[in-house]
Amino acid sequence: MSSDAAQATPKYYLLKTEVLGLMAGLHPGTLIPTERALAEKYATSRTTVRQAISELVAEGKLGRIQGHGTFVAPPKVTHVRQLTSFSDDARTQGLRPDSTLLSLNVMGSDAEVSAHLGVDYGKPVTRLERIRLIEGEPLAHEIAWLPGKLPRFKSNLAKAGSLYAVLTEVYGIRIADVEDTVETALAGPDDVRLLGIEMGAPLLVVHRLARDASGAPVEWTRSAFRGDRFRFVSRVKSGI
Amino acid sequence: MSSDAAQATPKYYLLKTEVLGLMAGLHPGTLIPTERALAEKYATSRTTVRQAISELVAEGKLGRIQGHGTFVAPPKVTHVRQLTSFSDDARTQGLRPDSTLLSLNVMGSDAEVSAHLGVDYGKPVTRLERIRLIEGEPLAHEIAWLPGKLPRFKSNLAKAGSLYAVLTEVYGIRIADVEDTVETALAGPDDVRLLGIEMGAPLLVVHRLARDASGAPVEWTRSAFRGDRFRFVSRVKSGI
DNA sequence: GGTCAACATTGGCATAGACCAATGCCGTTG
DNA sequence: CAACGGCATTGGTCTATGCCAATGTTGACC
Repeated sequence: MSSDAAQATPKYYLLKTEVLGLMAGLHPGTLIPTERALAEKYATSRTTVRQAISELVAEGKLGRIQGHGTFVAPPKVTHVRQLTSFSDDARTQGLRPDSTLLSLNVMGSDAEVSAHLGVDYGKPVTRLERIRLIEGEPLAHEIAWLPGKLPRFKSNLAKAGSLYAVLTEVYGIRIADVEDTVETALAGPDDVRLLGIEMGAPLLVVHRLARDASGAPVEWTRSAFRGDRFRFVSRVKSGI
Repeated sequence: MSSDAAQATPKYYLLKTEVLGLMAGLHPGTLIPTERALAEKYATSRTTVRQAISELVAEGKLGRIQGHGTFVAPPKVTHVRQLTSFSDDARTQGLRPDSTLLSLNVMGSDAEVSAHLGVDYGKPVTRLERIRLIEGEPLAHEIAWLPGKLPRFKSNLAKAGSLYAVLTEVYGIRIADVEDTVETALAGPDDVRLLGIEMGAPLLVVHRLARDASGAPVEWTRSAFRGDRFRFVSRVKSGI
């Protein structure tokens, strides 16, 4: 109420957060309050409530049935599939890829990063945040976490450009195993700011965990690609 | 209750089609009429116009700038990437995959299919339309086109289950090269009906072109996966 | 006991209008 | 001429409200 920044975020987005709070701990299938009830509770209109709920439905967090109600959605199914790299092969199409460094620092790992990198909670990890561009247009927001601290990482990265090139050539870290997760999400305020898209735009969110030959995690990355401008094309030679 | 299907399509969806018509032939960047103008022209409210336009924006067909206007968006960028198969590896996770046959017939190829399969326009192609399910839940709508006509295809497919298994084991067609395109889209009436999702829900749309060792197209497929329930996970062992 | 019609409830669609925020134009002003 | 300030235009958010469509329950009726 007091902060002016609150005015920056639309009401329906704040309401989204409120509803997410309501959902915490509820089992899938549990009905949440009706749209009319939420409108009254949060002193807003049903239209605004519907805008908030619609996005949560689009994200797969809620479901709704006309005449019945709105309920907590079951968790996503996971589909396994083989694929390989993610590096800058835009060049093979004659496109000009680039990246902007937003931040690069060493920090204490949070719970999520710890879990993925197999690092103790609070121990140092390197955090690399970049914007990926193609033909000068921002197409993806990427945050990579690496275990520990790499000496002279910033200058080495600036020289080589490619993260994988630096890891291999300078630090002798070879990636032997990669696991990608691809799913859709909707753009929030950060994505809007960094990618120049609009609230609620669909995103392709890719989480990548890379390991070395010993199976030790080397990198964990979260990439958000603009769904409206992006298209993956992949080729492979082999059976089935 | 046979068919009053007339007013089944909502007004904002019809308006979407209208606006798409307006856009035809316009260069990227060209401004379309303002929301207020469209509301008047089509005798509707600005709210309805905004719902239609918002979906077109989410699909990447339009862009808009506050204080300036709404314009035709530039075409999507394409990113090349390597990956492999798409077949039923859900089992590796202990999930139960299944598919429902919606239709299977031989028809004259349309322009789009001709282009991809390298078949003359109007020549016979086999069209296979299925719903993919995991754990009994519909997750994807898939239409596959194969060049020509395959004898006893229906019964062979029923026996084997897997399309690739039939092609290989019965017809001796081996797939040597595959090209996938992944992008986001929003659910339209067909997707809503077949997948039980709601209008405007985000989808992962995959187009696949498979070739044999000689480079001849063997299969062209369009798959629409529910973005709210689906997640790809891929593993691979190898460099970068 | 089973059937069916009526009704209340809930989400789905649409209207009309208000005010805010960003943009761009234009005229005034220094 | 350049810089600034107003102002109209356009999209962004929100309100208040109405009716439709699907669902589920209740209760009369056979």
